[in-house]
Amino acid sequence: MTPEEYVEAVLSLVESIPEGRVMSYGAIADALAERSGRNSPRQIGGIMARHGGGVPWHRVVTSAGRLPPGHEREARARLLAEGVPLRGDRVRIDEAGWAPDGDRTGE
DNA sequence: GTGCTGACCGGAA
DNA sequence: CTTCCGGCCAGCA
Repeated sequence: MTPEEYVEAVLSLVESIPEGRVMSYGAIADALAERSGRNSPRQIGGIMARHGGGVPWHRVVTSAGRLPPGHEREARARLLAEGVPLRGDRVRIDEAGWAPDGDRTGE
């Protein structure tokens, strides 16, 4: 799988995230790990930082529900508008967590 | 080749 | 709740 295809796969998956739900960088990396052959949460962050424009990047947060550094204000506003359960500046990923296969991740 | 850094993760203190 | 540490993969000096 070429880097471009990997980027496309990541963006595609991010676009497939339903409104009001969120996915962690690690979850995305893990979901594409089998298809891409590699697995690195850091790489997802790098891709989002470069090609994050054009996709609902605000639905992508850290596994702790933390918003992407430098974009916390943007993300928080958008998530709030979509009805994502927030606890302070953190997303209740246990409630809004989403996966391409099973709806709830922790189940 | 080596070494540092990064929109990360999980565990320990 | 916070901070530190080791591991992870890829890009760049």
